[in-house]
Amino acid sequence: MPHPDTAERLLDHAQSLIQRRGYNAFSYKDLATAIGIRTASIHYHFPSKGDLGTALMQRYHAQLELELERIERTAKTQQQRLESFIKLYGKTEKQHAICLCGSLAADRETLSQPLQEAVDRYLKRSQEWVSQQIQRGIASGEFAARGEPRDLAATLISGLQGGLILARARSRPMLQVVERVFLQSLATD
Amino acid sequence: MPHPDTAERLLDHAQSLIQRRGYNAFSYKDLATAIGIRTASIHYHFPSKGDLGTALMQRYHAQLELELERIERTAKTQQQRLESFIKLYGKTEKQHAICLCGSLAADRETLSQPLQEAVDRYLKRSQEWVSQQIQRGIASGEFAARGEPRDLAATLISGLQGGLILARARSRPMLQVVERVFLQSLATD
DNA sequence: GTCTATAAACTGATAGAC
DNA sequence: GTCTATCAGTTTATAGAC
Repeated sequence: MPHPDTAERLLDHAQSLIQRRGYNAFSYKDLATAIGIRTASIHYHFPSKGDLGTALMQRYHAQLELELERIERTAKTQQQRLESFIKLYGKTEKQHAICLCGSLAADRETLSQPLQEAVDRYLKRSQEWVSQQIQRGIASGEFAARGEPRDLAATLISGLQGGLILARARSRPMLQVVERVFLQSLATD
Repeated sequence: MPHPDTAERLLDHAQSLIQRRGYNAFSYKDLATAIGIRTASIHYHFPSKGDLGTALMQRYHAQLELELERIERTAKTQQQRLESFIKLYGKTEKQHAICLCGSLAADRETLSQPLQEAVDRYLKRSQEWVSQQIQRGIASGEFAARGEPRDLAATLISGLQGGLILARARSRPMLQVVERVFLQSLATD
């Protein structure tokens, strides 16, 4: 079998298009052409575009949870965990893409309610995970407590989302810079 | 006269729609309905959608330059200047919108070349201005030199752009948080 | 400057055959 | 699961009258 099942391939292409062009700049026709079926066939897998978007965010979030588990399992220090988290965004930067979530969040008012909520949950979860890692680092003395962990976490997520947007517009890597500045603000000196 | 000229009104509505819904989610029909003319009439003012977008970025950038001049004229300390700069984004946050530039940058691959370049110039200019304020603050001893001014500036712009996206998705203010964390990283302690 | 009229292409979506 | 056929609505855009 040269290909995974059609639904997965549709999600793959849809995700790539949204991360490069935005939610309202891809169509069923784009997907149909890309994988070699007709637009009507896509409706068998995803009755509406909103359904496709929701399925996409569900998959994206599930992948995040797997990565977070892996990071908690493999990284030893809290700093390593944050670095591993930031590396997740690094893949996207190399593809000259932005976060699926950031792209959808930018077009927020055009999304169906369930899709909006899926985006919100992803960002909330990301922030809470980062916040927890910072808390632990402060508790163990690895990090300095220069602010509320949840505020620092929100600032990091913002920096990463915005960093991907800037990196592509300015044609130069941003995540390394964001990482350095952020970790410095946690350093014990 | 109850209204400014039609071209300006078209730009006003287009900007609002792009900042709330994204570049590919507004149409000439939306604008026509909003200001009470026909779609064909819009082409008199802006032959193509790309032309409208470019004119919009030109106006947006010109407004930025005016604001930067005002800030340099009125704010005394470098910290006050940075705070005033961040306040420019605060207006957008209150409207539950994102930066025009950030919205366009998110849909980057669908933009005409001139429009892409206009977006890039705006972000570059913003970063360079912030970088210069940080440099001055370091030179005068107002700020601690904990990193390259251009990196710190890029991090702030990223945080602001991403902060607007997060604020809307999470339904809570982000810019105040981003400001606090950022200024702390410049503090002399 | 704005209108009517019109165009060609695209949009997400449905019905029903295979 | 995928197809053909078809839909109604939308999109950006042009020609030419007023």
